[in-house]
Amino acid sequence: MTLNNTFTALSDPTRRKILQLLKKKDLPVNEIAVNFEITLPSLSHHLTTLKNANLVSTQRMGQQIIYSLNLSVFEEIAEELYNFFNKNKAKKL
Amino acid sequence: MTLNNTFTALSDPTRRKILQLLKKKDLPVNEIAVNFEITLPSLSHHLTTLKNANLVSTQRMGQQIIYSLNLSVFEEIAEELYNFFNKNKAKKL
DNA sequence: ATACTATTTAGATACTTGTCTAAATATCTA
DNA sequence: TAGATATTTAGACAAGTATCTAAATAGTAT
Repeated sequence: MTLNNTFTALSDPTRRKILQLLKKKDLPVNEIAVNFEITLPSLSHHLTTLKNANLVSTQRMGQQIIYSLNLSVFEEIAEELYNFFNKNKAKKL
Repeated sequence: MTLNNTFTALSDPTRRKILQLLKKKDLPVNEIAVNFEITLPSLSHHLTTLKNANLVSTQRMGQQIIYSLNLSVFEEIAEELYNFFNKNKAKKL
């Protein structure tokens, strides 16, 4: 299920920080890395999680792989979440 | 961090299904339970997670404990999420 | 081709989470 | 008070996740 991947991806502080960085501009892995104290393989693992959740996309530029936010997907998620909770107002028991 | 709890709570399908049920109406634990195949202690554990994330609240009615959605919190979250991704539009590298 | 830079994959380990059974707590009713 | 119902807590275990080091892959440059 897609929502699973999305929320799981968002439930980790490291990954949310990555997203915040990418919000400002697209970045290659090594520039993302300077913001964290974890190893490159660990970072790579988080990036894969974000990619599987379709929250980021990649593009090779020579030796580097540039990560960027999938903004359209985020809009969908926010909307989905909004609808999830605001359609069919809750009735008291 | 509060966002952690929120996304962690939302990242499990059982918990999302609980929220969907509570969206229709407030329910005691035993009525929530009939919708799942897990034991009561497991369900209770999920309910605690949702409560810690401030997504639901409880109220005792005799022997039963009635769970209900915290709708206002959901609106906040949806808004927060929307802002998280739509303020400061991403710039290309 | 060889060396160098950038990133990912593989395999191991520690931590976290979801589930269970058994026991405890709280309320109601006879 | 004793018994029944509703829910949570405690403790154990299996499965999932984050992290690491070492090795592999991909591209660039000499």
